[in-house]
Amino acid sequence: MAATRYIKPTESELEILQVLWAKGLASVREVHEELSQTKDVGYTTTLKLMQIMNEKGLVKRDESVKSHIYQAAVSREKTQKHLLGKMIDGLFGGSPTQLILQALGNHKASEQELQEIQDLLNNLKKH
Amino acid sequence: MAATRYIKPTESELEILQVLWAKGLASVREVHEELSQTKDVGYTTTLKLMQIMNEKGLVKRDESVKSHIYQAAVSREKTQKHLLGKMIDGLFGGSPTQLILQALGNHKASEQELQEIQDLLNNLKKH
DNA sequence: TTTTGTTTACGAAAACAATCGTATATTCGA
DNA sequence: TCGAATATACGATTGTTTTCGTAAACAAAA
Repeated sequence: MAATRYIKPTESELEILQVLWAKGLASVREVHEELSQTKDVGYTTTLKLMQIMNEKGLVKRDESVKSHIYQAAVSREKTQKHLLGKMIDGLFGGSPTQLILQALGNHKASEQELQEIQDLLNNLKKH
Repeated sequence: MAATRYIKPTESELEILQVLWAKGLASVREVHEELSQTKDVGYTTTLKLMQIMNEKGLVKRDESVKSHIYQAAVSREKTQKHLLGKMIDGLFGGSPTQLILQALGNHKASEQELQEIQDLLNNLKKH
């Protein structure tokens, strides 16, 4: 049984996944409303994209109701992991540390966030 | 005076930039040799790509010598910063911490690397 | 039931990315 | 000098992503 191979979402597909990850379930209309906030794009464009994503297996939909209800079929975590790995290899010479240093250096983090990172760090150091 | 707007390198262009960042100066031939290690692609493809990158301003070249010598015209750091920011916004809900936790969690880091991260963390905490 | 609005399906154009073939120029030995 | 090897330029093809127009199906209101 072949493991369903990873499908890399395109940039537009990622935007749609974002919305679905946040909402859980959503119609094309809802997703489109959300995207319209930040992007100027037609309704049928969003629809078509979501149909394609359905074919690719990036989303699932419930067709039993009129006005199909969509949800993400790939998890946020898996997707993050894949794309992060790709970026580490492609842009940070394979060194996650470089990426972390860059991310830490360029963005302000709150006390609490720093603590979270510290906790994880302590945990890793125990070995 | 308009700030020269950021141009996002495509995936293939990024591969070429990687080589140029590592080598500093290089001819098409040299870049192509390097790419051939991991990728099956024709010489003229690499050439064409580098010509396009020159037009876009991603690389510069010295045409005074035959066998033009190229170098990156965008810095590794700036590029990392841009693409990292894009990924944080697009995939980690705007939270660099989430990205860091994910990166730390998924990849093994050496003692020394952990220490580097710790150092930076200490530094940030001082404020 | 007709009209009006909303939905899905679908084809095709437009935009972008990647690839390569071929022509032409240049360099360097034989 | 001539030919082989190597360079650049450039058009054209191919593939992928994004976009949208239009038609058909459906639902709800008039």
